[in-house]
Amino acid sequence: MTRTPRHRRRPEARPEEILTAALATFAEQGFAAARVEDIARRAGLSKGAVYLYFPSKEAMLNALVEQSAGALARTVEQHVAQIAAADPEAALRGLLRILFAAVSSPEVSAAPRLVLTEAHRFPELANFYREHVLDVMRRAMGALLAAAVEAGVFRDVDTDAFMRIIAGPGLAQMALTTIFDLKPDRLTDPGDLADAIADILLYGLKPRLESANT
Amino acid sequence: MTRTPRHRRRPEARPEEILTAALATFAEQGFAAARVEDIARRAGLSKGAVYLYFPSKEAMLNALVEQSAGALARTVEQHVAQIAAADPEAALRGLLRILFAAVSSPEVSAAPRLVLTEAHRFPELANFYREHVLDVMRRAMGALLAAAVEAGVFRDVDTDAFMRIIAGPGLAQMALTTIFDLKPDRLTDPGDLADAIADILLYGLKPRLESANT
Amino acid sequence: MTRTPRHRRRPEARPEEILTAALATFAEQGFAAARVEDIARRAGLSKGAVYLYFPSKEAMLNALVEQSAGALARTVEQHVAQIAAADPEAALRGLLRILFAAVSSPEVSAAPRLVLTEAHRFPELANFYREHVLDVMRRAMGALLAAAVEAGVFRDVDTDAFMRIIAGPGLAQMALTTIFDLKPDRLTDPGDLADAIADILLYGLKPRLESANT
Amino acid sequence: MTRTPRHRRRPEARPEEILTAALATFAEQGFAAARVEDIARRAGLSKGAVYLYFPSKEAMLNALVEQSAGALARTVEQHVAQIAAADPEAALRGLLRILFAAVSSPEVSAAPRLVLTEAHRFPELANFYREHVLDVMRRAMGALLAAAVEAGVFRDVDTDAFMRIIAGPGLAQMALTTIFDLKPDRLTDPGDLADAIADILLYGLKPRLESANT
DNA sequence: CATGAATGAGCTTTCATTCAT
DNA sequence: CATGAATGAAAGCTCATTCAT
Repeated sequence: MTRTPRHRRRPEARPEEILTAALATFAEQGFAAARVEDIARRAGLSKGAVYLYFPSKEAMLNALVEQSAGALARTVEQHVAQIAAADPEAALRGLLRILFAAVSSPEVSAAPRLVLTEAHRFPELANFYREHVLDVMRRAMGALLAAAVEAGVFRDVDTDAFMRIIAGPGLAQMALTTIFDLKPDRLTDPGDLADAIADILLYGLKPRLESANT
Repeated sequence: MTRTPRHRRRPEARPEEILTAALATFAEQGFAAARVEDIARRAGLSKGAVYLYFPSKEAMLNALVEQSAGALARTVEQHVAQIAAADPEAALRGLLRILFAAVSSPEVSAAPRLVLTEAHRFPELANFYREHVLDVMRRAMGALLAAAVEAGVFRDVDTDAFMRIIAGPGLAQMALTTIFDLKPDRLTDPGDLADAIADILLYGLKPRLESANT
Repeated sequence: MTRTPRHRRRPEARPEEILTAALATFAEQGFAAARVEDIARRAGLSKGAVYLYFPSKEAMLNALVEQSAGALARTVEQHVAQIAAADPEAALRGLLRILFAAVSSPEVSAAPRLVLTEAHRFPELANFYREHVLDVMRRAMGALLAAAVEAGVFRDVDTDAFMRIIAGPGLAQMALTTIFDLKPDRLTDPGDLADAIADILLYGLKPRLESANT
Repeated sequence: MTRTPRHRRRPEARPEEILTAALATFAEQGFAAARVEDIARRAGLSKGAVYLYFPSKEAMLNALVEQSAGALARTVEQHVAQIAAADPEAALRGLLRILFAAVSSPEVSAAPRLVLTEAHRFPELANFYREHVLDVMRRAMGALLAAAVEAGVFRDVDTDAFMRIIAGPGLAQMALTTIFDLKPDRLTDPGDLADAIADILLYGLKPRLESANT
């Protein structure tokens, strides 16, 4: 069952299979260097068959991103919607854990990485991603901050600074891990790393006189 | 006669001119999609002339990175060496300002962006960059943190978390600016944005009872 | 519809067709000057199609030689094995006739000529040919001479001199015919020329007192 | 003095030096694969300087052949003219020795080999060589045979067969030595090999009843 | 005379895309 | 639907030839 059978059981699933193969290939080789034949082979198809489902290599890239784009953004959105108001601090910790978990999973992070790598050359891709992912996340983070400030739990910091300081560490982790194969010394578990960062974010680097250190 | 003459008087600057053109072209098109002829024309040369100076397209990429790699890392290194011990807080603020300034200058950030984009397919490039840039920066940041902790100015946080939370926002800013053309709403000046982030980093999101900033 | 269709029905003969075209093209232009596109067109294909069957131009050269190499050598080998012992004189005459027939047929001699022309730059080709053709022929000629000497029919001459005086006239004929378009005045039939040479070889230039031939 | 000095002593000798370098390079690489720059370097000149003396690469080939062509043919011609009438047998032996000596000297045989290799693609070259070398040799050999027959020393064999059986062994020796690096087992000295072949030629392979063996 | 940087045509090879089967 | 042979437009790279110095 794990072995790709000669006659696939669900021919309707073909497009998805192709996109999965395309994502893997693009992630490995980059869009320009990826060969359609490799994608086809990985999907268990002939080169020509791919063109029955997608009119061009670029169409695969678009479909790919459109398909995988929403997932992470929606998770973040829901997470924030659920607990931001009740417990902003927990929401922030959870958000960071979600981001680090995503970033540490090659499958989940493949599509975002691809967008980061290729969007510059495909403006429509950039637009799509900005609209369907970045804006969603921005709204979610903005809502989290607003709720927290409203509740007096967070200081009233700049929204853009807030977003960058939340999303940035995950990006750094992704780059270091994926591209340079550099893993953290001690906090090898993504969750732990996310917690350590959340702690710095919440309490700051400078020691507090009162008490609180995680 | 102002028109580019057919044969220029042997400017020893040729290799640099070519690398500048190559960086611009690679940054725009990506390495795989960039055409040597485009690089040549941008450098005011014919296709073949480029090969008088570099044996292959990949050699240009390598030379490019080797040339531009050190600059930012050295700046960071010197900055930290100079004031980390005396005033860790100022050192951190300065570090963030340096990173944001670099990231906001397309020329300065072009090479690092290229590495982030292409290093995955060129392991030697990744190795070089890790050794000559990342390791330098890691050491500098590690030294900054150690000095600050030693002086009792910073809490004793995890080094990897510290590095990711320092470098990450710059990465986020770079991605948002370069790829998605998303600028901050209010803090349009990179320095201001760096300051706002430094403030969050130093004092944390949660309000302090003792004094209270912002 | 008689016009070459765009896509032929997969003839498994493609590689052979390509090699035939390659041989003709290499023979005309030399390996270095031959263009893959010319080979392709001669085989009724597009440039790219050739690369579906051979990974490079040099691979065609190798395949070509490996394919055509054995034929002549095997013919010689069998011929000698069959009649050398029984009638060495007839064997020698036959051998010369075989060589001159081969040399006089442009199709048959094309591959050997190619080897003579190109082997110097492709040591592997030279090795292959020496092993699969020259050594076979050397053994056959050596056996012929040994059998004839043993039987008292030939004088005990040096083997290397024997081989060179047997194979040489064919080479001369090939060079004169192929390169300089010089045909014999009288003995225009290769068989007759071979016979005349065999006669000199067997009976020598100096007249014999005993019987006298010619 | 053997070291190429910076300023050459006889600038009038340039063309010859270039042709020497060209011959060596063509012999090694073949005409098509030889690079003008390599020729220039070997002649101790810059690439451009070569074009002060020869208008094109092909012109070098022609000049080369025109220059070196005559030598061997003239030697043969003179040799035959001198002793063919007096002692045809000695003339034949000497002729073979001359041919084998030439063939065994890489410098002397380089030009003829080049012609054999390239003349097919340069009809003018073939014409020149046929006229200035082959025809001269043919005439010389024809004269030798005619004189010998006239004197009753040689049988009246066919001229074309005669020429091929004389010139052929040298060709064979050249091919085996130069291309396939195959040396004779016993008769490693070219003169000895020539003698052995002359012996076969003169007295034939079949033993004579009367006497005479060499 | 001599240099060597520069040109640009031309070559091998690759690969997205098409289409007869 | 699926195949895979075939196409042909590039692209990287080479090198004979030119020409400003």
